[in-house]
Amino acid sequence: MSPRIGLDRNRLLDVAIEIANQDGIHAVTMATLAKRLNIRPPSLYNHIDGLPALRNELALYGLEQLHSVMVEATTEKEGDDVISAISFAYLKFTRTHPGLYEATLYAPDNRDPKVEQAGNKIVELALNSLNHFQLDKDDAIHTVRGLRSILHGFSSLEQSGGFGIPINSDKSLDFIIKSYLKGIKNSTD
Amino acid sequence: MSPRIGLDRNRLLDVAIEIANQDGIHAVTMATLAKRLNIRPPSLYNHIDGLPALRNELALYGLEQLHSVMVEATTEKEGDDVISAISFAYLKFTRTHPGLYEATLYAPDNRDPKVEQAGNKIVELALNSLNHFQLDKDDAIHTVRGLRSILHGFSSLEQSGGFGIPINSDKSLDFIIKSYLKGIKNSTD
DNA sequence: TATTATAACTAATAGCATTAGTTTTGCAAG
DNA sequence: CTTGCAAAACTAATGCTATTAGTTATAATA
Repeated sequence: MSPRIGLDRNRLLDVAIEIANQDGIHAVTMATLAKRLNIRPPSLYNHIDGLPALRNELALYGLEQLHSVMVEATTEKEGDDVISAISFAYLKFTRTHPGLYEATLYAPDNRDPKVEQAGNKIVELALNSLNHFQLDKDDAIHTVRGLRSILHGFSSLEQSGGFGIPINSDKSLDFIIKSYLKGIKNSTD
Repeated sequence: MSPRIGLDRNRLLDVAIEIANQDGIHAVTMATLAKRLNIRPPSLYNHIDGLPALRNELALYGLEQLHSVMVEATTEKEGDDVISAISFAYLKFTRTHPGLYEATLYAPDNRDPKVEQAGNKIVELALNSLNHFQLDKDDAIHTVRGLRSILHGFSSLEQSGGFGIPINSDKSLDFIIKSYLKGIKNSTD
């Protein structure tokens, strides 16, 4: 085992993430990556099994990072605050790592078990954040689908410039989450 | 003026839409389009100004179609029913025209005035559907951002298979929209 | 110091979008 | 009916992409 492998592979991923965050996931190609690393494109195949595999790695890494920041955000929070906290952690992640977030969306193979599991962990975290609502199973599924829709939809729209008007985005998300949670409480008693 | 131009251009777009809906927007290439039309790729340039222009046309057409079905859905509806109606029209559109919907998302140039205007018409329709809530200006913006997030997020997640479990999607969207609207009413009185 | 695994390289293939330049075709006017 | 012209097809060529095969350099280890 050579210690060079891991180091170079990490560096490769780091640079790929850098490109993604700067210029978008579509700018991550074997050509641009090789150029930034000052090597020839074929040399990349010593470290990664082609472009789809690279994009899969980015998706996986992105999902793990996203989960991580969401978990961190929940510390010392309770009740609805947990939900607000993970929501803003999610939004912050998509803002500070736009390319990595993009990578999680256009995952080349959704049926990759690792990617699927990483996604499931995020869904479970969201589900757990709803515990204090004491929802029955179906309502919990509906509710978490809504929460996921809001977070993903809001982030995507913001990132693609869909919210043209310069009205504070954070206030919007806060308003939306709080309204949604009020409605859930109201719907289910 | 030869009548051939318009006909062929429409056919070209129809076939491109067909490919998009069958195999995804990424499968729409000059090569695959030419093959389906039984012509050589360069011949396409007599009708369309390259692949980015083609994708732009698809985005524009998709947004117009989406707006159209949303408007149709509002007839003979009032109050919250208008919002439910446009929501389900939106969802239905993304299900029956998945590739065209994809095209509206990955629009190559968001700053194209036509695409921007088509998008704005949809936002305005959504805004109008919220009239009976009598929201002040900022709350209306927040609310419509939430509605858009829900619709886009929900559709995207459903389309990418994000809702793994076989629990009725329509019920989920109904639950989410109704809860959200209840919360809005509750938030703003 | 010699071996060997590792990771770089060059060369080549195939597919893509696109441009330039040429030929075909079909409608419309004489 | 034919002739001319515009439209739309074509071939050929360019340069980009990912990828594979085969070769050389290198650096850690034995």
